[in-house]
Order: sequence, then C-alpha cells, then structure tokens
Amino acid sequence: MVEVNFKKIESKWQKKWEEEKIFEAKEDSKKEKYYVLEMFAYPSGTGIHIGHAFNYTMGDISSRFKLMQGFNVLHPTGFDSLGLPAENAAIKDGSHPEEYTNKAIKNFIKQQKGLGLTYDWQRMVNTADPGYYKWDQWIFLKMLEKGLAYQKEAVVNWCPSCKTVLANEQAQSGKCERCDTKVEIKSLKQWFLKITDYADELLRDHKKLNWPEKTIAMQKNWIGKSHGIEIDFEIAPNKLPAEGDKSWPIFTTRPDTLFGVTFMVVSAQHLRLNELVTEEQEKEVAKFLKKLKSVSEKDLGDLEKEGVFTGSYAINPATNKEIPIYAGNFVVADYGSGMVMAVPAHDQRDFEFAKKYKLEIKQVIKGDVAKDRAYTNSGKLMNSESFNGMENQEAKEKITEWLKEKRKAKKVINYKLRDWGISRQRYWGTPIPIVYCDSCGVVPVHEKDLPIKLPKNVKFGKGNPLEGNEKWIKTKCPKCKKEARRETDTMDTFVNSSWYFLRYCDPQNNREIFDKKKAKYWMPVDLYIGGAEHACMHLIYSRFYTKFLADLGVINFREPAPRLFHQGMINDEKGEKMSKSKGNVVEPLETMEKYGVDTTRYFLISVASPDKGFNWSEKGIQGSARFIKKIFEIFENIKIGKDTLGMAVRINQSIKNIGEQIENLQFRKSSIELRELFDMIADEGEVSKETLESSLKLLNPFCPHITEELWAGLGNEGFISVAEWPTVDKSMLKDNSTEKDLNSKIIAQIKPILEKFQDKKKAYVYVMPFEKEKVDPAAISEAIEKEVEVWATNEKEKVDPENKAKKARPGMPGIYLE
RNA sequence: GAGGGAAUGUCGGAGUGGUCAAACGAGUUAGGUUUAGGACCUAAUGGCUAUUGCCUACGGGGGUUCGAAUCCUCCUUCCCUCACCA
Repeated sequence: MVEVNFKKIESKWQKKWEEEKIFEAKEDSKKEKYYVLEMFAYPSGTGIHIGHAFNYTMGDISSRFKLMQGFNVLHPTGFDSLGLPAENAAIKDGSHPEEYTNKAIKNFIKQQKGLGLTYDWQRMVNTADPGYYKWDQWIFLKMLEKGLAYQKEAVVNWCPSCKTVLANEQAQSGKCERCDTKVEIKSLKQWFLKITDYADELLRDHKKLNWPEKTIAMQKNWIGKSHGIEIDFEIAPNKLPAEGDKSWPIFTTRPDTLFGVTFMVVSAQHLRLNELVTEEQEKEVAKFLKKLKSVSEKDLGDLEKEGVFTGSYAINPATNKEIPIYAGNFVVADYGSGMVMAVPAHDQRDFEFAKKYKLEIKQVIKGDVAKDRAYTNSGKLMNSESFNGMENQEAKEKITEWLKEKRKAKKVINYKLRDWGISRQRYWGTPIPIVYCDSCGVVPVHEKDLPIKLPKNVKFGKGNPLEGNEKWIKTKCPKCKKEARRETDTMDTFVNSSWYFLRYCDPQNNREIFDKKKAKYWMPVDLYIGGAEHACMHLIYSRFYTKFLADLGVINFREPAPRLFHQGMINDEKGEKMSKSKGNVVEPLETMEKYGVDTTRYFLISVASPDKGFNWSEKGIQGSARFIKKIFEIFENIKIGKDTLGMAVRINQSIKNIGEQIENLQFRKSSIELRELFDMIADEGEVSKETLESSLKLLNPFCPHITEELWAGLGNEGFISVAEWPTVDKSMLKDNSTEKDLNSKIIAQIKPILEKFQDKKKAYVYVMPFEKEKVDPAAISEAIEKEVEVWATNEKEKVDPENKAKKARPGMPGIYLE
C-alpha cells in the first residue's frame, strides 16, 4: 500500500514554481504568444467557491498545455475590487471597504496559489488601486472628448430612508432590500456612455467571433435591432395646453395598420408627459401616476394594462381623424419616442387596453378578430381607402411611400440597447473626473491631474459618503481656478472590467494606459473562460470599450476575445444551487485539504462536460482519489523496459487524442483517456521509460503536483510543467491500419446491403476528401460486380448533384445504391 | 410573448448516419483478501436462454435512407436568458 503525503508534495512544488518563476510571461517576438484568461473575480469575503475553482482549473489546463507546446503563454489574474458588497460590509460592521477588500484579496491569492494555478503574479491587477482606475478616468475623458460621454436626466430607484439609489435587484417588490422602506422613483442627472453608437458594429462583428451560439443570440436579442418607420402624429391644436409640441414622432414596424389606429398611448414614465395633460385631466392623471409609483419595475411584466386619458388628441395622418391620447403603464418610456400608435384590432396589448377603456376597435386587415384576441397575422387590407385589397406586406411599403410624400414619415432603425448609465451614487467605485463650476459649468479634470483618488476618511451610514465629504468635494475649477465642486457620483463597476484584459499586458505602466507594442503582442485574448451570466453586460461592454480604444488608435484590433467558453454551473448533490443560506456550499479548500489539490482538479473536469456543469458528488470525488492513488501504485510497481506493440499504439493514440481534446476544451474526454491509458500501463506491468514519461506529461496539465513528483522520481531534472509536450508517432496510430484497408472495408459494408437489394445497378461511395485517392473503384467494382462511383465529401458540404450525398467519416464511408 | 438548450441503464453522463448503443465514473450484488470495517482485486448488473444466441431499448408520433439515438417534421416535458421594445 502506497501512502502519499499530498500536502507535502503540493507545497513543495508550488514553492519551487514560484522560486523559479517559470510562469512569468515576457514579451518575445520570436515566440508565438497564447493569452489564456479566466474572468477575474470580485474578491468577496467568503473566498473562492467551487465554481471559481472549476473556472480557474479549465484556464489552467489550457495554459499549461500551451506552455508545454512551446507557446509564450500569458495567464494573468486580478481582482474586480470595487463594488457594492465591500461598501455594504463597511456600513454593517464599520470596517473600511479598502480593508475589507484587501483582506479578501489576500485570502483569494492564498487559495488560488493553493490550486497550483500558473498565474503570473507579477501582472496582478487590482481595480481599486488608483494606479488602475486612473485609466478608467482617462478613458472617460477621452469619451467625453469624442462626444461619447454625456449627461442626462434619468430615473432611479430611490430609498428615502437610506438616502441612496438602489439597483433593480435591490428594489424587488418595491421595497428597499435593507430597510424595507417603500422605494420611490426619482429623476437624477447622470452620466451615460454612448454604446448605441456602436450598436451596429457590435451586431455585425458577431460573425467574427467563435463564441457559443447562445451567447451571440442573447447579445443580438439584447441589442434588439428592428427596422421600421417613424410617423409624425400632429397633436390637435385646439385642445393642447400652451407649451406643448405640435407633433410627436411614433416608431412602428406596422405602417400597414395605420388606418386602424384609433388612439395613442404615451408612457406614464415619459419625461414630457405633462405637456400632453390638459387642465381638466390633471387630477385624474396625477392619481394614476401615484398608483403606479408603488409598483416596482420588476413586477411591471405581470401587470394589467392600465391607463388614463390625458385630455389631448392626436391626428391620424391617414384618416385625419382626431384620436385620444392616453397615458399607459405598458409603454416603455425610452424605446422609440415613448409613445405608440394603438391598433387594437391587430395588436394584443392595444386590444386589451381598448376593451378596458371601451375604445374603438377598427379592423383593417382581413382575418378573425375574436372576442378576446386581436388578429396579428398577415392578410389583405380593408377599411383603408385606396389600399383596400392589398396584401399587408406590400401595404407596409406602399403606405410608407405615401407618408413619405406627405413628409410625414421616414424609415428608421431602432435598438433595444440603451446608452449605458454609469453614474452610481456610491463610495466604492471610480470617481468621475468632473468638476462643477458656477461660472464654467461642467468641466472635465485635466489629464495630468489624474487619478482623482477616493478620499480615505469617509463616514458610512445614510447616503453617498462622498456627498458628506466637503473637504474632498471642494476644489478649484480646472478652467477658471475659482472654487468649484467635484462630481460625487462614481462609475459603475462594469467600467473597471471592460478593459482589464488590456492592462495585464502592461500592468505597472504609469505614463500611459499600456504600452501599445506590448498590447499588440499579447492581444487579443486567445481563450476567454467565464460564466454565461455575463453575456449581456460585461461581454458587451468590453467589446464596446475595445472598439472605442481601437478608434482612439491605442490598439489595432476591434474584438477583445475572439474565442469564448462558458463553464457550467456546479450544484449540490441534490441538484440545487449552492448558497450560504442553504448551507450546501462545497468549499474547495476543504476538498483540497481532504483529497488533495490534484484530485480536486481532476474530479472537477472529469465528472461532466465543462460547458454543462454538474451536481457535486462526494462519492465521485472519492473515485477520483482512487485514480490518483492508483497512479502512485503503478509507479511503485512498474518495470521499466520495453513497450508491447499495443502499448505503443495506445500511448500514441492518447497523445493525439488528449492534445486535440485540450485544444477543444473536452477535458472530460481526456480524463477518460487518461484512466484508460494508466489502466493499460498497470495491466502491462512493463513499459518503456519514454511511455511512462509521456503519460506523465499528458497528465501534467490536469494534475501538476503529483506529476512533478513522479517526474522527479523517474530521475528527471527540471520541471515537467515546462517539459516539451510529447509528439505523436503517426505510424503507430490505430487509424492507419484501418486506412490501409479502406477498400476491403467498403466492400465488406456494401456486400450485405447488396444481398438485400440485388436489383441495384450502381453503388455510390462517399469518403472523406483525403481518403479519395486511397479508394480503388475498379477493385470494389470487381468485388461486388456492380458499377461503382466514388465521391469525396465531408459533413459540411454535400457534393452529390442529385442531392443524394451521404455523410462520410474518416474510415467510415457512406454508401448509396441505385 | 421572443430567443437558446436539453430528454440515453439505478444515477451522473459518452456516442451525433454504418465499425459499436451504454464508453468512463458512481451505485448495487456475489466471490477473493482482511480479526472486523475500510481499501483493494475479480465477476455480474434491460429481458429470455445452460451456451452460441435471440429479443427489447436512446421522451412520443410521423418521415427521409439500403441503414437513424444521430437528419427532417410535429408533439410532450424540463432548464436557461430577455421580456408590455410597438
């Protein structure tokens, strides 16, 4: 029985790796680079959880593999330190967010090092470091310069008791998460980044990305491009309050239903709503708005459609009829113009609204308008004057043309994507480098005065701690040098994570955001690994930032990470989400303590496909522990000598397979391949030293510590971690033997089919393109006594002109009889 | 409502036109080893049969094909994301 002291082995090799600095990356233009990145973490006080370990292990395996293959690998890490939890902890127990964060980071680093990760610690980045967020501020100033950062009024969830703005998820069910006070909607002046300027390119460049389909679909949805037209609706003058506008543009994708517009609905949240409200209706509208306030944004979806008459009328440009304008709870204020033309006969929402308020329902497309449903399909027009009888698809065009002639409409493209509001009324974020001056107005801070550091002495309690800090707020105007006040809002933390991958290229640089040459060498990220939950936030923002920085000329590429991989979720044994409150959290530290780091790593990647996730299994990890132990036993008992032919084939097959599998992140398959390989070695009893060393190398990316130990045990100097990845002896591969015999294989396959179909005269044989010359049609034809035609095909293109092509695989032809 | 994904033994899951369903792990049962337990080794683990074998099975129906878990189509169930986007 072999007794192994994993703890000792692990710390021994971790120490050596660190001493010899074998994972530090240096720019070297002669070597091909490979940049592996896992999404950096928010350093929470609870340390790394099993999902982190899963994520890091995958990146680490890829990184180690590439390193052994001879690439110049960059595998950095850092901390997304700014953010709410640190601030909340500060409010709760009086510690400073910086203290909290630094303590958490220390703990994280210890745990990450414990996992044996190949991070280059020289390049660590911490977003709470002024040396980092200085460049957040710099990018902001550049955006301001280019007109991509601007201020506007926007509504926020406001807790009157905490005197603070709440994120949507903190304001669920309309109450403040912390103090249970009713949340109010408040309008504040806030900073926005014009991501919408890049909406089209963000959409277009999806085709450049090797990303999961799902993520691309989610982003497409999120950006939500839709083509339609904008129609001007005049507001009836006689009933309008004095200051109102004369017309209001409306976005629609259904101009064909214009004759069926019988009323209008403006968003109840619209900032210009009061321009439409007449004196008589003021009270009614106010009553309605008050009622709405008590509903949080989250519940809006399930809400019954409700509204109130504003007192104003619009003129339908097609019929010239006056139609009432309602304020409604179901219209989105900042999509389109915040007002919709309602076609109750052909839109379900308008239909419900019309039923409720007894408004006219005018059918303009032939079809069944039922008692409880609008008719939303296509059909021929009716009740539409000269357009009657036209197919509605055609009418869309024709009515648009007709309106265009009257200068009442234009074609427009609308996006669901909004500009990115980055103002947060919070302390623990990047200060926005803006000064308010009584004489000069809104003035940006000079670049040379960056960074604007967060003040250390602040009081936490109610409201934004920066607002109460007069000493910090008071400053000189950069323009006129008179007394002025700082912006007290800080930036959304997603700003920090939108470009951190660039900073890793040159993390210490104090003169510029990073050295252009270094960024050019390392970027873009070759493999980016992280959770799917970032599909619509971080992954869009960082694409936006990359495109902006490219336009600024500091980088020469427009996509940060052409290849993206999402790891799955790990749940508890019952399949439930792990959470502290449920008490079902699996601590990676405990597991590593109990079974060893390499066992933990091996188990994580062996139990399921990495993109699928799995349920934790204590029995399962014990199985992995047995495997690791078995390897030590093999090395204890193995005789070093010669390989059998079978062994030689096996090891070469494994080298080939595992290389391909790591490349494609199919780690689970590798774990199986490794089991089979070591099982065979154990059965053989005697193998060559070369085979033994190769199998250790194959195992090394997964289990780096024990392989170092066993590598040294075989009498090797130096680290296996930087040893060369074994090469495949192609003559020893299994496939070769089958390839040689492709002809007889085809014959063997056709024969039984022909027995069933003796009347067929001709056989089509489909093989992979590279196999075509190995096939001898004459020989096959002779053997089966039929005419034979051979086609090259592969799974993507079907080559048969008669569309009868069948798929072929290497060594497995497709056959078609005629 | 829109979009995406999934359904295979007792369980987790491989397999994505033929070689070949159930690899690999876990569980269970029997035997060996052991003072006992654990660990380890061997075998069995859809049905029938003493065995060669035969049959049944990849959520359900239909289809394409000489051949379908795999491709197409409809349906059912489940998961995820966004969601009153005009």
